[in-house]
Amino acid sequence: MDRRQRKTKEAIFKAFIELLSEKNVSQITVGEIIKRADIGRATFYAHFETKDFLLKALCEELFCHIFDATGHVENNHRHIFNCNAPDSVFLHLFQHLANNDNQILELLACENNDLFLRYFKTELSKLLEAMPELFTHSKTSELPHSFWVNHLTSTFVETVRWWVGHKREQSPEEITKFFYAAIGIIQ
Amino acid sequence: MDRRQRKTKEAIFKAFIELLSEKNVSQITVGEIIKRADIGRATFYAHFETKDFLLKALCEELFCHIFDATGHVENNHRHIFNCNAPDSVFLHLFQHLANNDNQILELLACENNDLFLRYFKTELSKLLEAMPELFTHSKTSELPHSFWVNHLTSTFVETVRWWVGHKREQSPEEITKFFYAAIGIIQ
DNA sequence: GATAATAGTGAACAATGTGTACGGTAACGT
DNA sequence: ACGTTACCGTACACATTGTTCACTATTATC
Repeated sequence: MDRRQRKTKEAIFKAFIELLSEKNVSQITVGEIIKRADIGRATFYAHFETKDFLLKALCEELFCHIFDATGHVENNHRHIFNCNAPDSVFLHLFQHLANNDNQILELLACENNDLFLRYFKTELSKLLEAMPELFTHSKTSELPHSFWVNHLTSTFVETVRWWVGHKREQSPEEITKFFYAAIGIIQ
Repeated sequence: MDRRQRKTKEAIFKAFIELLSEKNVSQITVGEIIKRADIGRATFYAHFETKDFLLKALCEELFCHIFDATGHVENNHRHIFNCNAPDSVFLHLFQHLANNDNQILELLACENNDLFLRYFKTELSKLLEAMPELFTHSKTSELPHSFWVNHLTSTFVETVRWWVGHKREQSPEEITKFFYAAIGIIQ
């Protein structure tokens, strides 16, 4: 990809992330984004059809690489699926978040976190669906499969929300224990 | 209140609710609302400062009366706090929802349900905080109070989301059991 | 039923934001 | 050095917002 394209794309994302931590999505205008990114109006629209598409692209940028199932290693970072200990996916996720790749913590703590947490939940659901060891618990037989998946994912995402909302005072290990306690599985 | 005011307010709410079940909030314009409500532009702004204030008013209309703690009876409907069996608040809430007061089910099932479920969660939190019997479980001692409250409320709200997302095939009694199973309390 | 207060009408408006078009300029990969 | 590609900036048509105002209709109250 052309270096210029990369640069402007990064500038747009950077400006957008900054604005997202300052105000609500609906209050952010394209004019503000291009001013802060210091690019021309036409350039913005050459990259993103609308503001909504930019938001979608940002979400994909943030989550899809975290949950990328291809399994290849980049930047010394193993993808979730490639971890040696599949049982501690949740711990890995918390550690991953604590590293604050892609300034994701800022976004998860900001006013618009709903948006990102929803995206998070969707991606996480796909991941959990493929983990049979999560469905051996006694509860599982009493409850519909999709209910249990939804409960697991939303409990995890809500744990993340609580964690970042409380300044992440717990270590990834501690918060993982909280999560397991909440869903009633003793790790 | 003047009959005219009541009528236009109802017309605005009705039009807004209709539009909400058709498209996203951000895609709804004031022009559409007044066209469907068949009122003048100035009239709309005489009632609501902006579209966001209308949304807020709608949420309050929907939830505050459900969670109203004043305890008085209106329209043959007992408020949550006034129920004889405080242990089954959750069952009462599901029954309340199933009755579809204020067309709330349509809104909880629509594209914008995030919005209403968040509001729901906020109000429910306040209610649960005041119910000491929910904090006697063994889990509670292991976990921070606010974590447990957040877990309870979000599990309930997510159960509602799952329920309405699956066409409410379960009776209020059944779905209440699911909820208790999820949080690990045997009722 | 007459009256004053209140609410709604509809059109017009400035202000702001959106998305597109275009000729000119600068940076890119090869 | 070359053709290609991306960016610039200005301008534009268009939609939406929120306000104003003179006028009309409805209301509660006497």
